[in-house]
Amino acid sequence: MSQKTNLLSKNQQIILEIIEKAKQPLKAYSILFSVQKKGIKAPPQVYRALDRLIKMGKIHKIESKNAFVACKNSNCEIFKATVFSICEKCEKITELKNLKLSNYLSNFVDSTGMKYSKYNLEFYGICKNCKNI
Amino acid sequence: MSQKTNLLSKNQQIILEIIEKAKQPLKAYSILFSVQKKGIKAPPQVYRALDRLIKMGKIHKIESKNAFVACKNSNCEIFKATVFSICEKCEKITELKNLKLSNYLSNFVDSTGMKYSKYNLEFYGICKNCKNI
DNA sequence: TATAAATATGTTATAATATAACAATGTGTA
DNA sequence: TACACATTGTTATATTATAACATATTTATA
Repeated sequence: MSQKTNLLSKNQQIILEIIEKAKQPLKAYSILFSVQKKGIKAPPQVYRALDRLIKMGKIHKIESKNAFVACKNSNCEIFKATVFSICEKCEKITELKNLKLSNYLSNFVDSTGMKYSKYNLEFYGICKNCKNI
Repeated sequence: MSQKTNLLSKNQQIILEIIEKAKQPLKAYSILFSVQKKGIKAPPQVYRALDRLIKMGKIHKIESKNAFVACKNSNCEIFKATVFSICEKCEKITELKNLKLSNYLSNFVDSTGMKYSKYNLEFYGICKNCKNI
């Protein structure tokens, strides 16, 4: 199974599946724990799969949480440009897809004229659910 | 010295000074190394000072780099809302201050109606300098 | 000024996150 | 086949961060 065919390798499949099933972003070592029964025993195996899944746009890393989440966009074309909503109370994390915001950020040019091919935005607040408690 | 007077404690002063002098964001353990001659010997001393400096808005953490940088805004009122430019070639990191962008993000409301009190945006690209090489 | 509360410090140990380095195996294709 | 290359398995270790507890300092106020 090569990168060129765009298919996933065995470890990549196993790890992607676990991340997709999870309702919340997963930490690398919690993934490691879950996949030990499937023969993946050591951190490098997990981190290598994570790195490749990120490069393919299948998953994203929530930098401020060191956690990994599946990309909800079927085609995963926006893996270079992510926006997350993080509830500071319940820790619920959601990937936001707001076209206007994405366009705004993708087209942003700073005062030096520098443009950006990639960005990661992490928003913090209290979600609707938590507000109503 | 209390928090209320807005003065910094000894360790906080030492660590802020080093971060302010640096031309690049510093890692916690490189800060630790630099301050060992001043009697700060253990990680918790550094991390505690960093945490408090962040809460005061004196410094920010670049989440994707695990590095700390001084806030360039004299009054440090925007510590809850940061935007960084990261050059993927030379790794130069700059805090951006674009009022339009800040306002846009501060006032952003997502599709659930959730508003955000805080955000961190990290932009990646190739800086002007690196582009001209 | 005595004293309680809060803040800050020092210290040891350890947890959590991530990578280096190298050997072995599998896969695609010339 | 045989080569290049991606993937895997494995051990060890590097890097980043916190827990837990004892002590000291500062501050407010009784």
